[in-house]
Amino acid sequence: MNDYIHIVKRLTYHTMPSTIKDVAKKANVSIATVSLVIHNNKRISTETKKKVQRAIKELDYHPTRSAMGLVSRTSGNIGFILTEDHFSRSEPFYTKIFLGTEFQARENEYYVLLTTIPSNSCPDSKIPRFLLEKNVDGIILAGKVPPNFIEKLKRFKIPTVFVDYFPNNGSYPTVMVDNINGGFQSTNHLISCNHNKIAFIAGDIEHPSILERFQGYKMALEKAKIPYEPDLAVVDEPHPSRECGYSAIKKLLNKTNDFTAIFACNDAMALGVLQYLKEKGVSVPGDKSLIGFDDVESDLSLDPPLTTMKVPKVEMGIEATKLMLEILRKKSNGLRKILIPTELVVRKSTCVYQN
Amino acid sequence: MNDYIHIVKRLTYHTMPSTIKDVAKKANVSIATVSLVIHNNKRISTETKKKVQRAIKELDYHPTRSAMGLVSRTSGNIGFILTEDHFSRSEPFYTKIFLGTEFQARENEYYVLLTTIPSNSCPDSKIPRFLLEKNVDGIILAGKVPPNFIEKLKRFKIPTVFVDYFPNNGSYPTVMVDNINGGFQSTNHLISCNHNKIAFIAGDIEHPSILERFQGYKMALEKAKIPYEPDLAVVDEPHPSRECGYSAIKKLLNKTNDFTAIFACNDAMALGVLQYLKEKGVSVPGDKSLIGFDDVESDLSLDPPLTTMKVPKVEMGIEATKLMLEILRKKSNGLRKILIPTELVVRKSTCVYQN
DNA sequence: ATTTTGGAATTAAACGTTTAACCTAAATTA
DNA sequence: TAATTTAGGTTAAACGTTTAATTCCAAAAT
Repeated sequence: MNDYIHIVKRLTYHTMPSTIKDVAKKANVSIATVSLVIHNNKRISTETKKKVQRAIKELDYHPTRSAMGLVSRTSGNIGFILTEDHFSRSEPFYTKIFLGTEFQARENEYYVLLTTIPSNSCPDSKIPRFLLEKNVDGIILAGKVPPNFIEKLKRFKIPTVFVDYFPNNGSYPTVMVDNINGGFQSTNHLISCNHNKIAFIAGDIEHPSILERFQGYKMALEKAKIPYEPDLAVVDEPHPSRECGYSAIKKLLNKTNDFTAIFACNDAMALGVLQYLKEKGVSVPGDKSLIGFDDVESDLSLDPPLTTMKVPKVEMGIEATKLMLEILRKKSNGLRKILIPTELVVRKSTCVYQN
Repeated sequence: MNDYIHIVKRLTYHTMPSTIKDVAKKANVSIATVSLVIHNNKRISTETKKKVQRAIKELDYHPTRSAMGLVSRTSGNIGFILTEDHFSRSEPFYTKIFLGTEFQARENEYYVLLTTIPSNSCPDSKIPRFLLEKNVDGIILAGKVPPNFIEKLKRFKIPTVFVDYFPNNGSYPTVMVDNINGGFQSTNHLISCNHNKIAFIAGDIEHPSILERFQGYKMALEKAKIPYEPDLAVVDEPHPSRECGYSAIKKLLNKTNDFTAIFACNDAMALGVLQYLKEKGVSVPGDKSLIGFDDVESDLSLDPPLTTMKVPKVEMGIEATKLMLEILRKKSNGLRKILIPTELVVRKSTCVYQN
């Protein structure tokens, strides 16, 4: 009978994941010592350290997250929050950002918990569960979030980083696309291809990012001493979508044909532009050069493949997480705004203008 | 002095997140009672229940995840694992599956932790940290994973669900695409468009999913009493990629032009096919109808937009998670294989054949 | 010879829950 | 009436860590 119990115990012992107690017993030290070794506290002599480390290895011991979390009041997680409609409307974009944070976090022993919140600032907007349960050490807010949500967040006093958006009251650690320079470079590319009648097409011109691209466009013109012609800028479309791109170029062509290149404020609009031009038998880049902005999935499978300004989405996630890590590790308060440079990707929709 | 302390205490009290003790004190019951109320144990009278619930609300109390986790030995998390190169090569595909699991998990009060593992079955492949730290209650394996990794996983005795792949030894809860039926339906669509000379183009024909689509193709032919012509099936390309699609159709056309429709085993290959046909001035769908498989991002921006069999990726993630929840909630052992039906999406690359 | 110092490890409390075991008084049963 | 059950709680241990406070002991300083 005693033997039986003994065997059962041994089996259990070998099969169950081991705890710090097991290690302590095996190494003939207290559990405190084991803990100190794990966090390589210098108060431990080299030989006990060795002893403990051997026991840890032999038992294949790993501290349990909940136990660590309970006493150290950290979760080892970072929360990633975006609104429902950013998620559904611009899924590929924000997914890439998410993947960036995910990657960088994992590299640094953190996991990322994703959640969405309602977009309309309804007053009953729930606080994400991971915050209430103290299951994240910091949060990254991606894209525009309702101001009242940000307000509610304050009472949690939790490290917060914004990416691709930031509230205009208060100052926060932030990662943004360098849209101005991106717009500048896009336009410059066209100018360097000998174009000097360049149209600009945008939707939702109120949106900071779009406005900045517009600004970059004007700056490039100015620098090249090309007069800015308001007639060549169609900025009254409601959304930066394919459909609006289609109707924008339609409007433009009905007014004037006196331009040789088009800068669409994003790829979606460029797609619409391309479609209309094709329908009208206007050759791209033969008759009109076309450049987009974002570099989304489908740019390569277009005919012609779209020249565009690549927005390094994954990079943005990575940078946001770096900022977060800085704060979590108390290296700094992270209070700065990082501008991620865009990158010109020349494909087949732009070419040198021969006049 | 006492007053001062009193004030400090009150402030602290109001500012710190409250614990179960605070609730107990406020409601004049033991903490056990509070816990029982939370899990609405029937041994608690309606009035104490009310009392406690009021206190909970007033203090805005929420149980702390780590504490719950420590004692209940659950984490409230589900692990999502895929190999590094699935992640980089087929990112949009697996990302969608991930988003599906994420969504379904969140709906059910779980969070998903994502991680990748090396693809080559290198013997030193690390066990993901979330497993060692007991930070997940179950894991979902997406796409092909190294057999030796699966072997290593066994000792954790953790609920496991496979999605878009399953090992052929042993039986597991699994979610797969119904590729056979998908291949059948694709081919059928072409047949119902009056085609009876239908080419099949594939890469990596050893891959179970591809093979099944091929099988579906043959079944449809057989059912329609169209003889299967091996010459019309190009299945020796190494990868189901755009480049291989290009070279496959090239090879085929050098052999024969006696077909009016093409079933490409996936959209990537269809893209290559389309590109080659365009270059050769073959009209799609005028001269050749073309159908793909997967329904990826770019299908819509193609010219013509690609008719394809949609693989409901998000659905797959959702189903995998449902299976997982079933197991975690001990409703069943989840031991079954779920086949997700594909869905025909007719766009512009196929049309009725007039002979 | 006595006190100090410092190195190395231990003790024990604490983190915030859950839950088995227990208690008490009232209600039911024999 | 006495014994038993039931309803409605409470007590206390346990989960697996971290860490402040403490102890112990030998070496150094007085």
